[in-house]
Amino acid sequence: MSNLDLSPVVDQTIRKQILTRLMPLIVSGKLEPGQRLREQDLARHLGVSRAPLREAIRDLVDVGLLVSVPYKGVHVRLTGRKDLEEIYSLRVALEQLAFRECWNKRDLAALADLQARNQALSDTIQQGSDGTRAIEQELHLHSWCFELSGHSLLLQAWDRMKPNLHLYFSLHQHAHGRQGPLRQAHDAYLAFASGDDLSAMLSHLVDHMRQGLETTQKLFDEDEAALEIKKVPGS
Amino acid sequence: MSNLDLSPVVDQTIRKQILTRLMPLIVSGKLEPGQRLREQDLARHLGVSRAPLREAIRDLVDVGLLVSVPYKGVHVRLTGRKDLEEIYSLRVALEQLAFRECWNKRDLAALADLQARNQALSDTIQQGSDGTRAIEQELHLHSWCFELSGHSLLLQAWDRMKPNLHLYFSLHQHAHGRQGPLRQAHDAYLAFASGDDLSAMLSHLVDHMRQGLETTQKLFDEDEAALEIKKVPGS
DNA sequence: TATAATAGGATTGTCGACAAAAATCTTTCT
DNA sequence: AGAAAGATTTTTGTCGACAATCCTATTATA
Repeated sequence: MSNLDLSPVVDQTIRKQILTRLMPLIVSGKLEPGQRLREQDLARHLGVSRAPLREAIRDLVDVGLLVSVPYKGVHVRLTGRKDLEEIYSLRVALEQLAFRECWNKRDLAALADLQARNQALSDTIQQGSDGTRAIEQELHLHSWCFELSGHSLLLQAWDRMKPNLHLYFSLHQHAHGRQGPLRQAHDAYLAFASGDDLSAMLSHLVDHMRQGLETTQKLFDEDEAALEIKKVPGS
Repeated sequence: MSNLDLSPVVDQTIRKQILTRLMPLIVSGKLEPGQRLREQDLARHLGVSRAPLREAIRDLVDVGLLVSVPYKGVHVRLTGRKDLEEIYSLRVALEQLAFRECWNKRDLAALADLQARNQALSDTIQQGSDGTRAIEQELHLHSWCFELSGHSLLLQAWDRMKPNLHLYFSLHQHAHGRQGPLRQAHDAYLAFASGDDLSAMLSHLVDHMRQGLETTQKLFDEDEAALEIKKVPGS
């Protein structure tokens, strides 16, 4: 049921086509942080005019994947320990709110859905081939509470945060061996989310996130200079 | 020090000029919720082309003040009890996080700044003339913790929320007499924010917000139909 | 050599026009 | 009268070109 994600025949608008081509390049780390993007070159290279490209770029700037420096150009966001901490602290707050809001809406169908998402994640990890897919499914697992909450503003905030998490996960995956998320890491998450103790779930979230944060932070313990100090290349 | 907000000589880009003209019209309620905006008419009326207008509109859609219905047009966001509850629940979560993050950064200068903001609010309320100004200063008071936190993501989320709060405050102000925020309402807020007990502050926030929420909700207890049911007018 | 003026390049902002898609209105036929 | 087909309008998306702004590198001058 969640496996038939056949890619749509074709995106209608050029702006969305550009988005679906650029987004994976960035969140997967193929365009490395700090990489500068020239509007004209990109437009020529993609065979489109600047108008839809500019709009797509603005979309990416809005979610924070790209940084626009006025009159200098746009570049892929620089990563660093501080950004990571900000993302995680905000993420804890948002996901805690999501669980508060969805707690009483959990019915059998919702719980089955949650378990299915976890199963899909486990399977992908087990077979261990596609790292990007594992990341997507971890994010999809965590999307559960936001979607169930029915809180549109909250879901919107989460959707803005997701691509940034994806980027950090990818960077971590590239740096260290391609261990995706740990298989066991989400068992407790699932148990608490299915259980009856909301405040236990809320405090588990803090631990769960801290663990994820510390794991990802190792990225910066080693090659801090390589990623954080790097300035926007001149050309 | 905070009183010399002399409006800049002139906004450079047309897009920002449009923003600074449209934003007040919306958040003040002069463009009533559901009001439809026609791109061409607006462009002609403002004497600009569609390009910068479209970008300005996108900005307003991003913060949630405008709603864009594909192939039907954009209109001022419809207000309702559910939206209000979403805004407030998210606001509590964000402001709690802000206080957690800024708690240890409060020094004498910061506390003086907080008090100054509260004083400015009180003065404006006392003289009772300019309702919009009182709203702006209440928002400015609450911005304190976000700015002090140094948490850029959090500040960004707050900046997106602010205009929506402004709109609801304005609607409430128009509906009932022009009592702005109550003068006493923020005394406790200030005391807790300056105090030593973080968890006391956090729980006060819940109460403070609930009070604000309930006050504003009265807006919908009376003329629910008038505001919520109203559909986008045909012309 | 150091500083200031200047020329060049890059990027953003803006414009007017056109094409495509969807919705709405009008007409026509049964 | 009701429904289907077509025409009109509105909105959106797209394009190419130009102007304005800012940054940068070069050159000229003291």
